[in-house]
Amino acid sequence: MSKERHTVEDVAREAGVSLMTVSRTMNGRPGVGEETRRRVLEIAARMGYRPSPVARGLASRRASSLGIVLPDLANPFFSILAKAAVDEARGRGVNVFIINTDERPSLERAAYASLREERIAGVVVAASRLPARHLREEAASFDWPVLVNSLVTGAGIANVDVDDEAGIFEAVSHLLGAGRRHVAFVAGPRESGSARRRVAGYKAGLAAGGIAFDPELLVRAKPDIEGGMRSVVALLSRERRIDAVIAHNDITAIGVLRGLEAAGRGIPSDVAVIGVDDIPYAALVRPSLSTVRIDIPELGRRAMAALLDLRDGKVFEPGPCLRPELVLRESSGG
Amino acid sequence: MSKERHTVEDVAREAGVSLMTVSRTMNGRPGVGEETRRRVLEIAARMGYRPSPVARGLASRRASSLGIVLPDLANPFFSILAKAAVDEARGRGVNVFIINTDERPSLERAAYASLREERIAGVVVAASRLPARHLREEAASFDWPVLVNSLVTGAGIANVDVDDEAGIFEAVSHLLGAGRRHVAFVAGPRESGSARRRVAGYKAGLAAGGIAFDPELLVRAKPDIEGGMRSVVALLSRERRIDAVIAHNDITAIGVLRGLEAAGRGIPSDVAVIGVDDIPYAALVRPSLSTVRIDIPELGRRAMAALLDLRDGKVFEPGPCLRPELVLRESSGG
DNA sequence: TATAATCGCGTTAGCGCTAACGTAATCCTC
DNA sequence: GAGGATTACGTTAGCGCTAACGCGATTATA
Repeated sequence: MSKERHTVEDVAREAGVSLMTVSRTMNGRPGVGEETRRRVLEIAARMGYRPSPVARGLASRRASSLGIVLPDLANPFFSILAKAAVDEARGRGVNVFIINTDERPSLERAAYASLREERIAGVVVAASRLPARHLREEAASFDWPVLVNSLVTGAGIANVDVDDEAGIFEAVSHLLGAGRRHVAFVAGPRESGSARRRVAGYKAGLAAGGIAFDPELLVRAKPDIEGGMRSVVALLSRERRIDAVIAHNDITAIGVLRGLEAAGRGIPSDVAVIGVDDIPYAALVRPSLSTVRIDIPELGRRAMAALLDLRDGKVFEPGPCLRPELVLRESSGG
Repeated sequence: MSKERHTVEDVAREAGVSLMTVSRTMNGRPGVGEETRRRVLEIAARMGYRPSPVARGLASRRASSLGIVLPDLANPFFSILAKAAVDEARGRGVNVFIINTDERPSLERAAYASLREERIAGVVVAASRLPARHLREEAASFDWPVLVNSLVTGAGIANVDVDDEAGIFEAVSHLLGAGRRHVAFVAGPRESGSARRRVAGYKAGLAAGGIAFDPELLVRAKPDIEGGMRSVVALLSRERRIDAVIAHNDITAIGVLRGLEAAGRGIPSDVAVIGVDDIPYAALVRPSLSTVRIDIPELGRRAMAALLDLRDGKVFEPGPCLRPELVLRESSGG
């Protein structure tokens, strides 16, 4: 009605009930009769009353907002993930703090500290860059931790995962089936769960194809375009016969594409390249990038849905891993 | 020291002063002697005391966090902008709520309501999609509104802008100079300040080149890849002789690229294409995209710096517009 | 029918901090 | 050297909400 902000007290007075009855009603908690509840709700709506999340956070020691922590907002994978997650939360009336850690473990820890100070009780942690021990510790400091693509599990931790290993396995198998014999792998950060699983898939794929794993063909790179470019230099200095590269993700793979071009290698004639994620730009770069497709919005939605369910006291059922899918484009000679 | 969370009271007791002296000290407010201040600070640090932003927000009616509102987090322009802005804020110890409005005015208004409920006093609004009247109203509801690329100005509003008009003017001039005669323009959302200024630059460029503005060659599109693709269909149905297209931004331009390919037009042989922003993928698509380059991180930093300065009581000096720069690549036949 | 359990609500006491005002001491100023 | 201004604190009263407990009335349980 008026422009003023109302408080519980206003509503209580208007409805002729106590503060707690209004509080209980607004929070959907038991202890209010059906008719009273309806009346309070109606009056609150009419007055335009909206509970103050700040006061609520202080009194209950628990903020209504949630958090999402991710390593690189400039990577479309994460920005699309975040967008989907935030949309899911908004659908349920919840605000989300997005925190970008810039791939730096120290900033990731600062992020958790900061979320705790804000009394945020639930977080989605996408692709943590923290060692398992530390991540488990940090996760335990929240009421509802949801870890996306992490190896850290445990009681009280919800995990939402992609079957990374299967995805890379398929990519390797495809390349070997197409006659490639020197398949290199540009791995992601050592502490990343996805990175580990993808490496495992790489090794498994090689083994299944009867090719011995050669440590010289495995390099680690910062997961961005720059890192991908640099990794090519490292790889070619070790083994000139490389005829295929699988990268940790698409932006790294795009860097690999550029690095190979700079080195004068033809794609896919000399070297095939496959990425992971299928960010929108994978289909648009030259040559178009073959990739292990992940349904990014679905992943974001699932993670946030898990978090919201936990918050609402529902039990979390892990559900099946998201299955990635090999998408063949020019870069693999598909 | 201990794992417990301390409160002002603990620190006050330890330092033998009152609550307010601690409060004033922690907020850097006057009214505390030099020596007392030092001692309180030292004790607080030793105890690991960190003021609760929630309690502070409630008591002072003003949250310590800030907000940034943007239309599409999946557009690299905005995710890079947000990343830079958030980095700038983190450097000064401030958390930021990122809110994605999905290009929908209704969600944008909901975003402001939500920020107000959280008692957030300062916002960076990037590329608002609200009509001027509404945006001005919303901006006025915050203590420190910073508008990026908006036409809305006024007392108490800080503006951080790109010289969009000059950028597009240069692009048009280049195309006309290269002999193109039917330069179309794919404009952004009607309410966007950038969109209007870019259209103005387009018309000015045509005029300067002695070409009459043809309304048939101006279409509006949702500023994403999909929108860009669709706009090509609309344009070609109106005027088959089009030999150049300038798009509102790079992702739209990338859509235009695909749309033209689908229509069997050669780029740049038949049609030249120029975008705006120079997102990282502009250089990587096929053909590589000519664009009006904007220093996105700088824009984000400036906006957040302006906001932080306002918050700290400094006066805001607009400073010069960010100058965009024409970057010629394959798509314009450069 | 006595007893307990439940329901529907109210009262009280904070959550951790700051705004606003109070006060005693010191400092000018003419 | 009286009166006003200034400095350096302290005290009080909330901010708007919820946890925890209280209490009478109704409904199961034995």
